[in-house]
Amino acid sequence: MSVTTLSTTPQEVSACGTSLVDVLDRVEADRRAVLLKALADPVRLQLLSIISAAPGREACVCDMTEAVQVSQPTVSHHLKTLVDAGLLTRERRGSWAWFRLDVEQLAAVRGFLA
Amino acid sequence: MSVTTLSTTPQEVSACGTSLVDVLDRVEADRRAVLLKALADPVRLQLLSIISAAPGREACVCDMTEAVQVSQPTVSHHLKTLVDAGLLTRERRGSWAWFRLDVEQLAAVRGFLA
DNA sequence: TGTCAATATGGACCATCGTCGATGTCGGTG
DNA sequence: CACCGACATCGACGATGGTCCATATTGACA
Repeated sequence: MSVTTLSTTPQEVSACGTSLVDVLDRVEADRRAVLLKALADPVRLQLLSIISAAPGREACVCDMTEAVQVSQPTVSHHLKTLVDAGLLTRERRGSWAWFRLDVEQLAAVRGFLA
Repeated sequence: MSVTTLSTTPQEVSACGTSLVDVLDRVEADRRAVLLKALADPVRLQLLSIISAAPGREACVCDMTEAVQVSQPTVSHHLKTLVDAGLLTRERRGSWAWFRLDVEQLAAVRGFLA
């Protein structure tokens, strides 16, 4: 979380003598929290690890329902959460739905955690 | 989220022909989710940004209660969450409580998101 | 067109989370 | 010792989240 990633707000000096240079504004904080919330679930981390480790960084749902200890609707729900957050993209191929990792979005998360 | 950060599980071949090399095991996924949940809140991101931008990467509570639009008990609660997750350390100096960023823990998060 | 397999959606339930006001605790200072 | 300021804790409340079962939808294929 470097200084350069933070928005500029008026400089102040507090009661205990510290000078506050910068505060992350609420709008940007909300945006980042949405991404982190999408990542902050063990099942979703497992799903991401499957996709990330698969050739081409993509996998179909049938692979994932077998590898994770939750029901198929729950897997589908988690995948939707990740797609909504922009961390995955969905593509239909015949009967199967394939999910691909958005590496730029994930890099953005790493970026604002620096 | 590179392959090297994932635990090894038996190799399989799924219905749609993909070979599953690795799945992140549930215990490790839970550990990582705890860290990400601690980060996944806009107010906590603001608090971290204040601490991270402050000289010495530390700040006292009085600085933060002024910069964030929630009550003092809520700030205290969020700081406790971050300390419990190991992302911050607390230190008492006279009347004031100072919080310091644990840069290694944050780097660990960036690490398993690679 | 009818059926089946793969995936998505809806509704319900319980647990967890974010927030607040009130109050407790601790340290400094008169 | 008494008081005051800084911070933590408690208890409560509404909101959100993860999970399931049941069911709808979609696409392939006979």
